[in-house]
Amino acid sequence: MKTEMSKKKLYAIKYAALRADLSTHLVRAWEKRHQAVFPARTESNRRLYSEEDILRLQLLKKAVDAGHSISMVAKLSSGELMRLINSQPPADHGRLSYTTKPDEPTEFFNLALKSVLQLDVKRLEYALTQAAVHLTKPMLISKLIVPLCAKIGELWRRGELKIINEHIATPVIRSVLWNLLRSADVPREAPRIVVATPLNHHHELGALAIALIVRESGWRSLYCGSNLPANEIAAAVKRTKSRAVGLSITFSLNHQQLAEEIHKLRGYLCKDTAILIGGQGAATIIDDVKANGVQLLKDLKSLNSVLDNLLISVSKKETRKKSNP
Amino acid sequence: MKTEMSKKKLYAIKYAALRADLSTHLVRAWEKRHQAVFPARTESNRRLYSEEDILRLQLLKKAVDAGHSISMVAKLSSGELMRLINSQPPADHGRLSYTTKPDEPTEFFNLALKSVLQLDVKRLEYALTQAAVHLTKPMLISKLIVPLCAKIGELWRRGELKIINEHIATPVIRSVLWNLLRSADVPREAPRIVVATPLNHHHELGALAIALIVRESGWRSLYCGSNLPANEIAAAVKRTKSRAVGLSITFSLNHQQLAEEIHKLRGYLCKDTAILIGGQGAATIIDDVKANGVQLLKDLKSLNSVLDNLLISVSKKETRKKSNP
DNA sequence: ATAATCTAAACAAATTTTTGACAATGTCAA
DNA sequence: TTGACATTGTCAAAAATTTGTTTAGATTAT
Repeated sequence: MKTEMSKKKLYAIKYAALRADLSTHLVRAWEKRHQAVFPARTESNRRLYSEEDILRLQLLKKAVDAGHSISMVAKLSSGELMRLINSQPPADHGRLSYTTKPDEPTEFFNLALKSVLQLDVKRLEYALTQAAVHLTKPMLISKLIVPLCAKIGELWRRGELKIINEHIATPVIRSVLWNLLRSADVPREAPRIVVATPLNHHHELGALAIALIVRESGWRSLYCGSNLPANEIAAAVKRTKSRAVGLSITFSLNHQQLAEEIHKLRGYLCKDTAILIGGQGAATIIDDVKANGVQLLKDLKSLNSVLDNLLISVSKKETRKKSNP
Repeated sequence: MKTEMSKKKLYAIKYAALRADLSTHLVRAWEKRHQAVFPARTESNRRLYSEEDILRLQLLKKAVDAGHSISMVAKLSSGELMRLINSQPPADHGRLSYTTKPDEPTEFFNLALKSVLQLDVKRLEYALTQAAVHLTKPMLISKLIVPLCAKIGELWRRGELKIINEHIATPVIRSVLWNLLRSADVPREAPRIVVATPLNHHHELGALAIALIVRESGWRSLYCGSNLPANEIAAAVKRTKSRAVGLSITFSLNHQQLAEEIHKLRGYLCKDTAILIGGQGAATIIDDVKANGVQLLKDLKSLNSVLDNLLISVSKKETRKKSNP
């Protein structure tokens, strides 16, 4: 280590303590009791602090101010200290304002994206779970999950990311969405909708997001997973007496087959049953399908209004039926 | 040897309570009265909270704020807590008989199967999570999950069950397996294995089971999901310096393509890297592939012995390398 | 000489732990 | 409804530990 004959500037303890806003006594105590820093020494045994040492003291001071005890953080590396402090924004005004801090979705987004790039499943899971705790469901979907998936897709198309990254991220995101979906409780008599992905479409996240949003707005969604042929979708609709079908499409490798599936589905279902198609690939659907009694969802937001309209039209029909038996 | 480099950051109760917006008194009370968390201890008996502990406290706080009593939620897993948050008190479950010993896997099996047949997601989830609580992991896999999947497949072939039933069950089972997988903790320096499903194979459950068993026996599994091309699998192996690849195969629609994929994968990987193939469809692999340095897993039990042999052969090689530089 | 630094020890304040108690609230049977 | 009983959050006390500060005496830098 001593190979580096440093021309680095070294400072006395008074200056180091001043920079870190600590007393010299405390700096010495941290060193003696916790080996918090390892300053060099002069021949006469005086401590000499490098710029790195000072940074470390500043980080320790910040961590302690954030509520940590010195014994817990003294042995962390400077990098870990940085992360510790950055991940928990410092409560400058009073330490109890911690609970009232507005959680920035972007913060979760950045952490999550970094974790995906580094194949760090554990950290990705941590970021998403934290976000799920601190954000509302709509915020979580619209500000974190959707942008994250979009960003991953974009990076993949630009070649800055391998398929493996997306494959690592998918189960984690899916798990979070599934947990959220299962946590939403809706009354038994709520209108039902079957959510799935058409034959040969395997990306589930969009469908899960649809199921979640739909459930959030009072519908009872039956999530049927991916790659479901039209006749099975129709069977599920019939079996559960659902009023609508939600499909998610990402990439349409085979436009023709997709069109056929939707056409078949439309044929199986009664005319009242709405077919909603969302997802990134929804816009690429050929016109033939569009005309076929299918509603395209521009985004998840539009889903809500479509659902509302559906409910209205359904209740109108029921009223008509009632008043004219 | 448990050479776990416990690099985990640990925090004092003050900080943990601050993060969860609880008083230190209450945190201690929850632990004493309900075993809500299990913090580590210092030599001087002070509590040490990990990031997971803190997350758990946050979830518990949220659940209590949502109206649940601490005694009801204290023993739930983090996944279950997430589900509980924002949700109303659980509705009527088809209950398991608490009088008989709940260690009977068949009881869980029957309830689960009935739930699948009736498309009752909620009850299926209940049965599986209860089973996950009361059974050991190997028992859960071998006596419940595997038989359940097998039974579903059999009923489907006999036409007594529609694809939709299987599609309803899959996300639930997958979620349970995923939660179990994520809850297992393995040392950082454990040997690694990449688990996935080959190109055009979309059934994840087998792969998840493999990942779970593998992790159970001390390996560090990177779960990469389904439908992964050979070059991406190889990239993951290289990136994580894994010593083995685990693949799960259910139905082989296209034997030729599967053989090609495995052949390509064998080519990408160095000779030392083992390729393990399991799943219901593993037996149908054509001989050409078998000869190609691929290990077939007759059942999940055989997986363990294969893994052990792998470790032995690896350590032998390392010894040889050392003694003969 | 004066100010700064060093080590070591002591001190006071803060924090933590355990035990136990208390009131408010919920539960459940009579 | 009432009353017994359990649950829950809060608090207190006492002992132990941690932490920040202070003191004391010796040494060093300017």
